[in-house]
Amino acid sequence: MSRMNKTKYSLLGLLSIRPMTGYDIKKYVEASINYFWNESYGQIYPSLKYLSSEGLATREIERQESRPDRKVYSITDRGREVLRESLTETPERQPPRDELALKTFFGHHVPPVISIEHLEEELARLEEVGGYLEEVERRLVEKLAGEERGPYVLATVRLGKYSVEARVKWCRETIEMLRGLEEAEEGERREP
Amino acid sequence: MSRMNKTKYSLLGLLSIRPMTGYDIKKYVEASINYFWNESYGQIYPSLKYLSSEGLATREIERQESRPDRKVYSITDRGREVLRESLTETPERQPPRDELALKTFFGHHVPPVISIEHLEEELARLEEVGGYLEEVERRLVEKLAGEERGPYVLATVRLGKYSVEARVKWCRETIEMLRGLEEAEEGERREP
DNA sequence: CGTGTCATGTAATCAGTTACATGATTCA
DNA sequence: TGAATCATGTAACTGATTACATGACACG
Repeated sequence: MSRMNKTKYSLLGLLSIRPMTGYDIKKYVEASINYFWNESYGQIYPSLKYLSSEGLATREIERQESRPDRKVYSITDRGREVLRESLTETPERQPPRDELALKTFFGHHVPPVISIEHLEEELARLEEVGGYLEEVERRLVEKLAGEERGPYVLATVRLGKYSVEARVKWCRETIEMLRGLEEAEEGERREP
Repeated sequence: MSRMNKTKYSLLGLLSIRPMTGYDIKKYVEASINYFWNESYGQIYPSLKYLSSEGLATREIERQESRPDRKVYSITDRGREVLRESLTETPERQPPRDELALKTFFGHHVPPVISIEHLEEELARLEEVGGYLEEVERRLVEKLAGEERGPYVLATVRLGKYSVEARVKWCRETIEMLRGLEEAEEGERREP
């Protein structure tokens, strides 16, 4: 297993918060950083195995009856070192692939109402993300008061908020614009 | 070749603008929609072959001396139909993987200056994108006046602008914040 | 004389998701 | 009784990038 680019570092980061099992990690990601990061089990479990084989994490097995043993991974000093190194390297951009934008770009091939529907679905999704962000923030402000990771974590929450705001603004505005087009088209149909 | 999900539809969309070769498509993407979409040759050429084999595009070969023949693809009526169908389907989100956000999130493991550097590089990149967006807009406003695709294309440009603005704001603000942390740390070192 | 543009394509590799396999326990 | 939670993991697949192969011509 020599693959694994970003996952490796993200897992080291997550284990730097506290020792976790693969299952814990997945939950943590979903509860806290899902608005800018994601990991799947198919990625997590092999990567954890790799980390412990390389001495970047240790594994402790907690016996359990009637359910699989918990395999708790902890970051090692060497792991922390590798994490710091990786944090120093310039982050790479993932190549953009925004399907909503693409479908909007080619929206003139279908009636405006189609694009409006996509935008309204996006708006609903963004509201959810907004709520999730609020919750994350509330939970973390208390928890991180005084901790040195506090400002960093709250910064990313702000990034989430700004991104959501920008997109919400765009969706609203574009829906407006498309409604205008729709009316114009109807007008043409009535009196051509 | 049965793979190809989004690429297929994006190519149909691009061919709906005008007949193009694989090379043209790549250039077009880079010049016009690169801020929200990308395609690589390794994806384009096999996909074009697939589209013509399925009757969604036709291919005409333009003989050329001293360089490979141009293979110009045009969308067919069936292709337009498939495109319209695909535009009707709800767009999917690509799972988020924002490395800059991740490195900011774990930034407390390294001196603030490291995160500041990442943010400043991002700021430089965003400025470039901003300039590119301006240029795209200027070029398109003239070209699309009166065309029905005009409003749709300009809408996506606006999305680009808003996204860039939001991120710029965040970068600036976060750099500020980190400079504050830096000073505080220096202060502690002087008088502990 | 070297870099960029035009122009095609394939093979190797990779990062990552999804589906599958297993199974007890708790809660509505 | 059926869904959700806890808990591990692998195999198959897929979407996509990158490197490689080829080569003439124009421009500075």
